Amino acid sequence: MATLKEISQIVGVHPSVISRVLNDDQTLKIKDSTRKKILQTVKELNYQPNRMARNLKMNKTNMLGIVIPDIGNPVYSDIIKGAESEANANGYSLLIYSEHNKKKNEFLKLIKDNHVDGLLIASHELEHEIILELESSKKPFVIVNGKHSSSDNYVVLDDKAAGKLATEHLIELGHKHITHISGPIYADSAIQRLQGYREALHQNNYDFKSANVIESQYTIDSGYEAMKEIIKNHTLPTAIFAANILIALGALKAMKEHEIKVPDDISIIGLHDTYFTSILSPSLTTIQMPLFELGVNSVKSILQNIEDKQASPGKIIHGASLIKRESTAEFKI
Amino acid sequence: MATLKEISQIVGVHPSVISRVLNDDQTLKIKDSTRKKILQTVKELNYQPNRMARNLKMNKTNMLGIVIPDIGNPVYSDIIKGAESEANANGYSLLIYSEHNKKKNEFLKLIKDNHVDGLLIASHELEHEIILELESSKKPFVIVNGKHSSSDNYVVLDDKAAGKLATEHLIELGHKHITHISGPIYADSAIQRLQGYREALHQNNYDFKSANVIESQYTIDSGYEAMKEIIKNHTLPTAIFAANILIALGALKAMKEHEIKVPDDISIIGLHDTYFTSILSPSLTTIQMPLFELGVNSVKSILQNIEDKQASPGKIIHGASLIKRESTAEFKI
DNA sequence: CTGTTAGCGCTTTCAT
DNA sequence: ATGAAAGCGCTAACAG
Repeated sequence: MATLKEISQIVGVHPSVISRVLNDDQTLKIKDSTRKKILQTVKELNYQPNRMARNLKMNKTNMLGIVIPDIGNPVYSDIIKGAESEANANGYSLLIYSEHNKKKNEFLKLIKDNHVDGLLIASHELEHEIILELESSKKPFVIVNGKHSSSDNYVVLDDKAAGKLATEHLIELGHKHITHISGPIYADSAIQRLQGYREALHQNNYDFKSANVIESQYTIDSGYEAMKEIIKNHTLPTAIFAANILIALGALKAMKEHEIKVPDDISIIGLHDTYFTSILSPSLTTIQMPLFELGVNSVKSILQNIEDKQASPGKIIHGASLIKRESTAEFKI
Repeated sequence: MATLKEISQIVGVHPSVISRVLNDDQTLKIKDSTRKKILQTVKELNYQPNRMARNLKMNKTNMLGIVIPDIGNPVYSDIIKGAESEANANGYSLLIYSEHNKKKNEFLKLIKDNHVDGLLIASHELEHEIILELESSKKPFVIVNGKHSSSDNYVVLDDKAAGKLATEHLIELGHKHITHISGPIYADSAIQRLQGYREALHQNNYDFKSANVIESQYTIDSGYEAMKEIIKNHTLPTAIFAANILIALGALKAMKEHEIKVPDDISIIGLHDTYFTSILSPSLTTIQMPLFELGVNSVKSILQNIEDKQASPGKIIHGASLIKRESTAEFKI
């Protein structure tokens, strides 16, 4: 790989001049002929500035990190796509840090050793001390898809509206007994979705019964267990609102095992739409969330923070929408 | 962030000594008392070596890149998990470069500007000149899940065995008319899988008919179109072998639209197993491939290359296995 | 047992 | 219109 020094020897000009030409230094006055010669040799030698040197000098890596629980989860891949697209558009690359299989909170190293210029954190289990450590690090961070009492740097979806929309859909179909399989209650998104469920019930003069809420993790296995519990312990509801796509899949699996027919015996709506929801049989009615935009906006927030040196306030990305498919149907006696 | 210099001032010793202590320099002779004092202050100040400085000095980033077509594709997320796990185990982090939405061949920049120490390339469309550029860069690379005539640096699955296994399964079930929806024929994996299909037919005294092979891309949409074509133009086969999970999903979608019942009207087996195959209705019979191991071994290859400065020869990761589910059934007249 | 020195490749301020 | 010099934080060879 060619270095500035080598180029400078060929062109017969000082390295610093080349640097200034390449970085479009406006204050630089230079003969058009030398500029041309420089540009030409740069092209000929296929020169690429050494990123490591530049990083050290500028104290900046032009990398953002995103911490996610599991890269296999389609929810995160959509967020990542948005984040990456916005990052790239601004000259940054995105380092994906999947917590799957890693020591807890190890991601802090990304910040401490200057691996990244800023961090998007889409992890559920954020402890208070971690927030403090992040804040003391002086590097920008933003909590994606969740809130935390100790920080105002967040970008979230309108989970409450989504929960309400899902529940209203089931109510409109005439369902009376609607069970919600919620996410883990330590996750803000789960709380908001549950809240939306409650609001929809309330506005339609339904009684809220805590027995109709089963807590689950955002995983297939946990959704499966939750649904089995519902089947075992309760009179079967006529409709299910699953707080997340993986929970919905797990619930479907349990229903299948117990030969419960969807939507004849029970309707189900899932939160988050993904590429295979329309291929399931029956196809799954979902609430589509603007995950890509969530990623985009999270990066926008953090870049603003990096440039202006001040955190932008919490943002909510609106835009939950119902995608009606086969898994929900009118309630018939 | 504390620097070596700061620590050295506190301890009252030269920066380089601290460096040597932290890097476990065996040739270093030092008083236990000073070593202790150093270690203690390092811990107290929560010192982390500055990665950018180290990178520049060592001419090494301890990052590997992996180039994939699309991060949303579950096939790649399994490969990534394996690659990341092996990379982390060796002190490397993995930069995921998803080509989705990027300019073609732009990933070469990762190598040229020293962003990564080596590159795993799991992209289908690798042109000859790109291989040449990669080779001239002198940085290690390995082609993952594909071969290329101009390079021996590859790690692949046993796609031929997988194609054979899938086809044999359908033959054993008594199917006579088995159509293969193949991957793009410029991809080595597609060629191998087709080859396996042919071998299985041949060994069972079936005639191979090229009309029974429909070429497709490794995408849902393309699988969908391929299946529609099969439905429209041909007498319907009794069994389908889809060269990839996404193709299988697309085919299922087309069948659903045309109210073709699986497995009553037609059996289907897909290649690659993923988290939702068992939840589909009917659940999908698949060939499970060792994608995680593919990732692991690709990283092993490249690390060996980085350390020994010489490429390890092409590797095949064996271990395709049949997962029998509901989508394939005995052929009945 | 510890200090000195040089330098990785780049950017930026100041001097000419 | 261009050159010189300093320095980012670290490591490694060599000196004492």
